[in-house]
Amino acid sequence: MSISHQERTIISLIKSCTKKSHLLQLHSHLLRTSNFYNPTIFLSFLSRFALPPLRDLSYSSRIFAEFSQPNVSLYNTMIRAHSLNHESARTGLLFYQELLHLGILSNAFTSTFALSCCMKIKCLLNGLQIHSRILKDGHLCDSFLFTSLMDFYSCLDKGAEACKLFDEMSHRDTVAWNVMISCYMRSGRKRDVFPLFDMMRNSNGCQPDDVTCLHVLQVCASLNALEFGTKVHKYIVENGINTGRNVFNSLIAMYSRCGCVEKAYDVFKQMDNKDVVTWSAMISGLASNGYGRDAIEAFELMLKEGISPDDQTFTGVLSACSHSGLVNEGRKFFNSMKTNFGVRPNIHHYGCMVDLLGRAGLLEEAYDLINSMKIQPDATMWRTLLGACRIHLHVALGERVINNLIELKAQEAGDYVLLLNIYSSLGNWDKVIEVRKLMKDKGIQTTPASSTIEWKGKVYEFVADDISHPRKKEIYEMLDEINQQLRIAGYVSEITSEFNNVDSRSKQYVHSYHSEKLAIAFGILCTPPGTTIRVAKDLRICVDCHNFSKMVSAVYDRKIVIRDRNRFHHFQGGQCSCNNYW
DNA sequence: GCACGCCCGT
Repeated sequence: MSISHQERTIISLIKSCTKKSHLLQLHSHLLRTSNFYNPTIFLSFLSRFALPPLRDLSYSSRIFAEFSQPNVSLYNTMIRAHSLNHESARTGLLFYQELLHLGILSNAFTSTFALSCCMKIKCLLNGLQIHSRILKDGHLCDSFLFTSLMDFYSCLDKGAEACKLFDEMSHRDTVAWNVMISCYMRSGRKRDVFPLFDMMRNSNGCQPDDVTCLHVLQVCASLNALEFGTKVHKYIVENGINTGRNVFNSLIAMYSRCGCVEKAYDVFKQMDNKDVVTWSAMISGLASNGYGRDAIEAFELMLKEGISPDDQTFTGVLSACSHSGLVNEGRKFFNSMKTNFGVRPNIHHYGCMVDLLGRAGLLEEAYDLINSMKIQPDATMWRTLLGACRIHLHVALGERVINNLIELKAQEAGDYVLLLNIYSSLGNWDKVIEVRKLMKDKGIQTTPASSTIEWKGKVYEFVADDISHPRKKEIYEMLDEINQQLRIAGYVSEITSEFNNVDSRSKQYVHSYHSEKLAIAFGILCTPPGTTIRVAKDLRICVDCHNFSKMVSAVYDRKIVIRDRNRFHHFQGGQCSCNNYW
């Protein structure tokens, strides 16, 4: 059905309105000239008001209710409008149910928007109903809807369902692969993402796009998979995946997270359209790799370029100060961020400050800062302070902090271990026994730490005392040999103050088989002298493994880079880049 | 050429 010239003129007028007031003026004009309730014009008007940038849900709901002959297009617009955020998604589903109730025929768009509502409010049941209706109406041939459905299942932790749909798909497009990848990431199957990327490249019909690369780079960063990340970088360059800045921003983050800040800087340097995200990524990268001064310099350069910092920029800047022990600078930035840049401190900013002050030994100041916050402190914040209590062996505050964690019902084994370590460092064995008994009584399990190492583009994961690896015999033999060599070189296992596995009867035994040692042994096994071994650990490295790594780097002539959480330890020739263990 | 869609950067 074609539309008249007059209708077209009015619609282009509606589209040209960039302000609500203009639209409202137009509204009264259209009412006066009896054009408003023309279905074509009404739809155009409603969608202008229901969707960003002028989105006004209550206003659009009101005029929608005034319209006497709602059709599927108008309902779609209303469902779509309400699917955009969590608060309104339930209302979106009400519109969907109303449409079904009125017997109006839905289309693929309707289901896509309704599914999007279900994802926002995590409602599996409604989604299942929509799925069966999609099948009944024969709408599953719509590829957008198909991938929405996959994403819906993935979002609701039904990864198996998403996989099933993917397997059934006759023509997988790029988005379907992307949804599958994000599904793996969500469900903790990060290591399976790499083969998926390779399969996608070898598939016919579609190739990885910018979104694929964003996903895969995120996985590389998280798994410390430099080799695969470099491969993705090559793919990006060779295939011209540079539609926006996003991919390059992610490359900066990936290289930084893999401990290659030089590579990150190479990418950064060659970008001629750096935005606030680019700068923030670079600043954070420099910060986490221990280049605090350079991070601050980058921040100042960014200001000179006329880019306004945002909250994430300050997270980077403050973490730079905390990683490099720049207490005064940190205080200065923290105090100026709101007044000079209009960025209100959030929980991450406070967290950086607590870390900064805590590491500097200003424990009371850190504690006061937490208590002065307008926002509720979370478990991470208390844990940061507890870590500082461990460094400075501050028993009294450590006990207070543990109580705060218990109040939050967030206490974990690691927290008690930190407290335990404070007591044992001070030789307070009665307290050590007491805490261990407490942990036993409460049934608190230590979560096994894991270390990952990449070899030939594949990521291997080890946990303490791991026996699951196919080459375990070789690895354990190598570890024994290393221990022997290190003993000859004068290494003594330090077991007095640090132990992560409190259930162990034999500390010495557990030390020998910490996950990072297994990963390093595997690395020595696989690589020739002169190469770099990169290990990522989810918990903090212990002082014994730190010494061990130092020695191995000298005796076996390897560079060893260990990332524990978000800090890097670079070992070379028997030295570590960080001056002390902490 | 009447609106509307899936995956997404620090």
